[in-house]
Amino acid sequence: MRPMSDPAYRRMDVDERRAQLLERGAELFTSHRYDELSMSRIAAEVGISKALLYHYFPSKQAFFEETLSAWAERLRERTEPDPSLSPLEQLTSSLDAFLSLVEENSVAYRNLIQSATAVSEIRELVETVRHATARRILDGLYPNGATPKARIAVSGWLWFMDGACLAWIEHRDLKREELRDLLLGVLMGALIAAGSPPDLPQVS
Amino acid sequence: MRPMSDPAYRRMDVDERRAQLLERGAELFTSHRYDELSMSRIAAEVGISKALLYHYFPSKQAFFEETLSAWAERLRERTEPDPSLSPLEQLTSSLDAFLSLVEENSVAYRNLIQSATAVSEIRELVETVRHATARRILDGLYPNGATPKARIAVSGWLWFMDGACLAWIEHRDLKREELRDLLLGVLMGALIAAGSPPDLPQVS
DNA sequence: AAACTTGTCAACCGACGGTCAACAAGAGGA
DNA sequence: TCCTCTTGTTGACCGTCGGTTGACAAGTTT
Repeated sequence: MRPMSDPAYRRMDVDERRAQLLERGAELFTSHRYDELSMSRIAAEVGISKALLYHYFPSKQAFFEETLSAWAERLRERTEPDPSLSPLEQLTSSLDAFLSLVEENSVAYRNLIQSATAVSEIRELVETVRHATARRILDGLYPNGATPKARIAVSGWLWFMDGACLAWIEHRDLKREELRDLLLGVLMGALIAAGSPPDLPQVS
Repeated sequence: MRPMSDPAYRRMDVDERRAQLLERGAELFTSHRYDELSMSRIAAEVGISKALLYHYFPSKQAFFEETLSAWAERLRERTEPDPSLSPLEQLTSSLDAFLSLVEENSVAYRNLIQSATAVSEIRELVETVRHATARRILDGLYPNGATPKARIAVSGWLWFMDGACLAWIEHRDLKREELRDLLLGVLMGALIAAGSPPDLPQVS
């Protein structure tokens, strides 16, 4: 059937294979939406069988998450606030870091966000991140606790940010600093409208 | 096999059947998410075969859209602005109407929004609505044209509104008027932050 | 070279959205 | 009463999806 010198498949070390799958997976998931990629197609793209993919990862969702963990880690460390700064400065620099990351990887960002919002399992994950971010912001601005209005204002603002970022990378008719200032202004405006202006040095 | 007095199925008039499907479809789609409902299950729930469902509607998406068109129409007419009012008053009353509709049908609203973000076909539909709404608002506030920043501010604000509404109907710790004022304040804040405060009578 | 571990795959499963030829319910004419 | 014809209706099917399984084969050990 098959010449002996041409084995049916190439055997790889587990770690090596795993690394290969994660790397190719990251490429694929950042250039295509989650629901555009079937496990069969990913497997075919890598040159293995679908069953082998499932041997290394328990589900498509788990593969997606592991594939993105490096990316998520990069995001987390770049937006980690410097505790020596004031809350407002922390927010500004985190926001700046976030926006520049988005700007550098806009295609990947859009695909990730759309993948993330496109699948219900992933949506819960995003919801969790949003929740944690909201808490980080609220804790930073209101160490003594926030009102319900302020909470709604902040979580609404996070949606605003997603929408604005998507519009931004689509039209690209705004500089990053302008968008950052717009976002900051909106957050402040939202908190003022919520009747809970944060205790901050004046924003001139 | 089967007694003659017990026909295999009941034959219905086309319009009657269609109306039945739309009615039951509206019930199902407002009480479950889009991706939770398979066409087979809908058919079984109504008591017909899946093929018959496809005889009346060309696709699941089309069925979903037609099913919701009555709802969408209700929304449209209730938020139709009264042209005799000032732009700000138009916005206020439309917003009030929208929020009360959401309040009355909170489960349906949540399912719709979640369906909308969960399914790409539906997301495009919602995107279209958002776009149209943004244009309506921008045309009302800036008859002579709006800046890119103002456009981003408004479309971001629409995301804010959805996020805030979801948080609102989840926690219900805010009165509708409070949320309405918060939303209005945020919109104004966003437009001011965008450097394009609308030409309106002063908001005291 | 035989035994053993384990990386790998073809074949399969149930469920999905969607299609199609063919059956049968029921109205009209004889 | 029977026959016919229209058309509402269906069971069986397709390709693809995410996910599973039993068995083969590559590589290692003795």
